[in-house]
Amino acid sequence: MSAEQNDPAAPAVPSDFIRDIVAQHVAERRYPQIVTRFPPEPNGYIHIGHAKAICIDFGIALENGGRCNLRFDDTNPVKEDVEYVESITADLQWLVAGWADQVLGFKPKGSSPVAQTVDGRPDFYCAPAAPGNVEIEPFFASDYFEQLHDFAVTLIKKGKAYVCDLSPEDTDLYRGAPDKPGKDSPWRNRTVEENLALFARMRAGEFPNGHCSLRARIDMAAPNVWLRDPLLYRIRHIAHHHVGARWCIYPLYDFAHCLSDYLEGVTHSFCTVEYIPHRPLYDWLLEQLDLPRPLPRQYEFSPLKIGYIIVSKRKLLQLVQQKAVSGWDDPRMPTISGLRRRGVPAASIRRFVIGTGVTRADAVTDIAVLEHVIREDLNTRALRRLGVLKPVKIVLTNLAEGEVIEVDATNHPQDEQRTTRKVALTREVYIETDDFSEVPPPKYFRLKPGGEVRLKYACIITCNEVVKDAAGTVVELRCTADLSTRSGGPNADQKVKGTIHWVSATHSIPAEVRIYDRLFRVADPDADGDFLKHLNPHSMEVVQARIEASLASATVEDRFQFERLGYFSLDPKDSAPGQLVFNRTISLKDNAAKAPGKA
RNA sequence: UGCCCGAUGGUGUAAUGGUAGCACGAACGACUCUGACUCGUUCUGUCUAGGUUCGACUCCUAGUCGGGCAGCCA
Repeated sequence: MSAEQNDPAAPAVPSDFIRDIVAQHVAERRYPQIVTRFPPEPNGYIHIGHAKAICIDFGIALENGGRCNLRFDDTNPVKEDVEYVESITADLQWLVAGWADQVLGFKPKGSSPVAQTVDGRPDFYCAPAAPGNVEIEPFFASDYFEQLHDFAVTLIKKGKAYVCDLSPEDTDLYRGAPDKPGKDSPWRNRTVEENLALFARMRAGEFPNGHCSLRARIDMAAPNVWLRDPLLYRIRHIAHHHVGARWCIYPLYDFAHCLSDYLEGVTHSFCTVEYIPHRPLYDWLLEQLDLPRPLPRQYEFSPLKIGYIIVSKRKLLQLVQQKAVSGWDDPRMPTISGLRRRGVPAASIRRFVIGTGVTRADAVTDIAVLEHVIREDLNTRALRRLGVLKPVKIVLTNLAEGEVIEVDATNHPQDEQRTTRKVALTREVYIETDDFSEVPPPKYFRLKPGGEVRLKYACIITCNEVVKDAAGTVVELRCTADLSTRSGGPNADQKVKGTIHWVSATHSIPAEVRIYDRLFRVADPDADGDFLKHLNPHSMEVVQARIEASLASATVEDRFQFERLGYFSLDPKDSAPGQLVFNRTISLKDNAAKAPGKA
């Protein structure tokens, strides 16, 4: 439906087992509207793994005329920070822009769930912002703390929750093991009145951290350990980044998540397979509370795993803290902000993620698939330009000093209009060091002593002389240019084996170019539990390049292909007018890389 | 070892009781003023054993292998 209209690069609406379930719910009109949510914890930056969840959460909302709330799952103030809520919000908006922004749910700034009556029963609901609302913000689980607290009190009154004085260590002991049943807490049978009083004192701050907790009263012998009287609230004397110092008890994930979903009217709560054991608890909590609206349900899919890439916020944080990278947005990072800074289009990320499908099976996607969609997108969009990364000088001996020959260069080979720009050919030009070989291997198509090659868009040149320094390094090649072979000239069709890129020495500009390679040397850096030792020491190479003068006016939004090299864009942080810094988003595919001619 | 989830080419995914398909990848070839793009050809698969059925990737049973779960993290 509307997905394709807004995003020409988007594939057909995908089909998978989750969408089949939703389609059935729609067919039987189980819910008035399909509502999903994307629930990051603001304790790190979102990465390509989150992009999968985003494509599912937003995609399904979009395909069904629903809504997807951005909700921060901020129930643990010790790990969370506003820096992360801001970066996550910005990265998410960038990722869905032009695709699903119309279903992205925000709420009026400062709002919290309001009381309502449904079928004569009391209820609370946190509504999304209306189109007219100017001051809006994402949803926050922390805005539900009051209602969550009341739900906990209800549970206590029903005898479904109790205050437990076991220490954290003893709680562990009493829980038993997966193959051994747990033991009832000695505090499990306190009276409702006692529990109510104790819980009130917890809230009032009468107890230190860890002194006691609120627990669900389920079954300490359950085979599923998450049903062995899981903790609902813990004491944390610490201020919260979003709601301040109002609370010293904070709900845990299992308690907060299902109820937050309910308060927002979420119908389908998608998460990764690691939460499968939590689902009975998700359902149990919801079912204890006599909630009048249809209950949300949790559905699980397997997380995105990609070869050579690590997606674990904890480990990415380690890379940042150890300065293995320059920050969360280092272009080598698999974070959304890193990919963005590297020049990867949001549509490529979405296309990649959607292409990997949705199943519950453990799977590792080949990084070549990601690289393929990036190249595919960039190939259609990127303007062609000439740039030389590792220059070696050529003197065209038959051209006069100061002579400038303007040649036409096409901006895009597949472009219908065939627009062109002027590029200056002068006596001195630079070519890529790799494009000359003094002792060429077989099937080497490029320049060699006595050989000829075409300077793209210009003419064929012949190498007459190789000038070296004392160390034997080639410092200059002296060549002659056959101007009759100029594009458009009488011998323009003359065939040569190779065509190479080049820039004028006098009519080009300098630029720093950062060439990236994979961050890790091995496909599964975490296999032996020590991912840091597999860092690729050559994941970034910085070169001083010469690029054609027209690039002086490049903007951060522009995408370029430096011909024969790859796709490049300006570094949004470090580039400045007159001090250009380009990132190589990705190289061109190199089918000859394994041939003898290339190394 | 208790509970749960899963298994289709090298990789990811489709086929929902009726021709195992698509994409990536790889190989070869065509084209080429990008060794890119594009195009063509080729390559490799239903974990195992039983059962149900006219017919099984699909349903059943058992096994094998892989993954998840025992934070006052999410």
